[in-house]
Amino acid sequence: MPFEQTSEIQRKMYDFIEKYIKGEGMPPTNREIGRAMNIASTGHVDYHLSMLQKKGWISRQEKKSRGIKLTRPSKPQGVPVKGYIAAGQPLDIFSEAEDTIDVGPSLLDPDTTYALIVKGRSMIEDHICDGDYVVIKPQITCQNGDIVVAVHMQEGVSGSATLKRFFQEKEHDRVRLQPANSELEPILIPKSVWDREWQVQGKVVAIFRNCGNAA
Amino acid sequence: MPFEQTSEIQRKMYDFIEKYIKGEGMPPTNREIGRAMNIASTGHVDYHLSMLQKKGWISRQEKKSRGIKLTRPSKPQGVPVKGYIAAGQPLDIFSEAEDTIDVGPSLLDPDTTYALIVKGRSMIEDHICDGDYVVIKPQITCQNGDIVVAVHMQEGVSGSATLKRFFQEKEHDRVRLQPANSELEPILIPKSVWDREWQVQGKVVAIFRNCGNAA
DNA sequence: CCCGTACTAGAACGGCTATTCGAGTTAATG
DNA sequence: CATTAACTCGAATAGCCGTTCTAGTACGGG
Repeated sequence: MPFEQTSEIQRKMYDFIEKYIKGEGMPPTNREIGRAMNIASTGHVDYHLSMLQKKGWISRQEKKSRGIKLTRPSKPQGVPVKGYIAAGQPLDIFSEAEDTIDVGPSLLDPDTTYALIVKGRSMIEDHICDGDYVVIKPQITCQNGDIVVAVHMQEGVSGSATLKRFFQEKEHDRVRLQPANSELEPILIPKSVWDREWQVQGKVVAIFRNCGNAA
Repeated sequence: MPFEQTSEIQRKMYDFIEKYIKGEGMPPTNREIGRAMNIASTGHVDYHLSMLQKKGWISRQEKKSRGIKLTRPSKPQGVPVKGYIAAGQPLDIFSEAEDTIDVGPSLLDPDTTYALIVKGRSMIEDHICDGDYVVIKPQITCQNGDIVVAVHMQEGVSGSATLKRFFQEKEHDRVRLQPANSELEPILIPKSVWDREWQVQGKVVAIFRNCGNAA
């Protein structure tokens, strides 16, 4: 195995630590690790922990009992729900935060990621429904086909935002904001106007739908 | 102060423990608590911890270093992903857990709630896609129209599960498991067979879709 | 004044913890 | 074969940890 230098046992050890923290609410002691992994010697555990530390998987606080921290915490964080996003006509830009939802570990940057509540059915054919939460990762660039939050800046006004698929149509020198609803027409914006008046605020990285919890 | 019997210092101690856990990722030791609160004696700390425990604020694991847990954790919990659920043909019953996803605070009972990964497109018209996570709240009863996990028990075999809308058709004395895909036929089960061979395992309370996080 | 409750200090104990050291194994490389 | 890297064990050490014990202070009621 001449490429990545983290052995099987170290990976398993990391997994155990991760699970232990999740289950017990605190990191395990070296001895507990050894017991769980059938390692007879505490020095042995220390050795592998040093390796994990050197490779950057964990950090340790010297001499402190249970002094292990995961450097890539998989802990998912809540993201704030910033308001509503129009999937139909551009809606007034989202109002203030009112709640948070929790998203999976695949979504990073809990500091900047946020969520919006979808209004309307214009993305229905992409199976994004009225009332769904869309999780937005802020970015100003995007690729063709991405589902994005597009903001229309109008003179001085704070702007209005809409949820659409983004397509750059070079042959027509324009941007197409495409709803996923055959009853609706795309928004076509000449490139010159786009640069002045529009901006991509972020792209959709996840969708969350609450189906009701009532008995 | 003749009403609630938790003294100032104990309240402060609880706050410190809460903050310490938040900051350090593990509970503090008794001595660390003492240092932080200007308490000279470890026995003294132990005394107040016993009080907190007796009053139900914390729980402790005997003799275990940092063995303090908050009994009213404010943190929302993740739910385990138990495997795959067929939205088309009934699939072998879900395999073992492999991951967890985190869901919003609106979903309670993190102990019993779990998630499944949808396979197939039979619920596509309800905007549940292949690869979506469905969050399941276990319950054996459900109402007409609920989207449920229906398990088919066959002699001795562990069973197979499928995701469908549930309808009790009294006029035909049968149960209809209705896919949300006009190309597919419902599963019709006479009431007598239903009771013997089928069981509702839970209903869908939320849906989560990961749209990819790539740049 | 006595008594109970709440709190504080200090010391001591046995067990647990992290860390280090010396020594050994295995497998791959040159 | 010698060397190296990765891994394993057992033992030892110094210090940390939870817990318990004795002793004390302050306060409020009876």
